[in-house]
Amino acid sequence: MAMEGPSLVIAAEEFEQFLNLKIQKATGSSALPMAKIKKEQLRLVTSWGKHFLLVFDSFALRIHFLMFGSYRINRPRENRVPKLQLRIAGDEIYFYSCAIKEVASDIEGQYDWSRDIMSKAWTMPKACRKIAETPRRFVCDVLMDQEIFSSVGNIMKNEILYHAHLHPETKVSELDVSSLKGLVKECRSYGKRFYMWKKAGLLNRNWIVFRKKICGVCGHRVTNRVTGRMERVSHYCTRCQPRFK
DNA sequence: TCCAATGTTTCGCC
DNA sequence: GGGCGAAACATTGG
Repeated sequence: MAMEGPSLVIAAEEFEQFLNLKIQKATGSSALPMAKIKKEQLRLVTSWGKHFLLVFDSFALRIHFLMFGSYRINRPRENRVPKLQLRIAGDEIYFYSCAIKEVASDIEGQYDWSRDIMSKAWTMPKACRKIAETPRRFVCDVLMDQEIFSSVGNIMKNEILYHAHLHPETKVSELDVSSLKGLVKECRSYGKRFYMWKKAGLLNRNWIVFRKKICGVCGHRVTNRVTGRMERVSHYCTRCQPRFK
């Protein structure tokens, strides 16, 4: 379901129809105070990075979709027990395979919104400064660091590195100021494109290297291998993304 | 049938 | 107590 940051922004928009409506029923396999949830009205739906936030008057629910999580509205999956199922105004919402936690309702104070590339509060200088603090790290690890680029997942990482023309195992110290700025800027702008493409159902066809056999731009064979300390797979084109600039 | 993979938390060891 | 790595969790498509 590709639940990286932009997908949660889309989900939050989809949930706007449920705002200020009462939860009529709350069930599911997750250990949550279902009786308490039932009495509440949904006051705010938003996201911070990969955290999907349902905010009620006296508490909030933080939903993380991890690798395989998904949600459905009025179309339950067959033979699947949802972690959480909510009935709101006759609609049924199902959350599957996700980690749900009760948190305080003052979510503004719980997150640094300037870190989320999908947030209005996101700032470029802050990201640049944070990256520069770890000169020995690989850019592939930096991009996946939720402390710096919350919202960015492995799909976005690979595509951002492509557009920034950077090899995944470029060290931060090897970046000059303009390529560092270019990388950070690309995160923000790719987030916006991801959002638009996903909404239009055009996400996969815009991937240039992620899970591709050949580079979508130059046709060169794509390299797929585990990179960085995080040991996540990177997909990259050695022709478009040479190791040194 | 098997295995990797859109990700994070928890546990145990130094 | 911090830092690190391994394991756990969970689902699906190739």
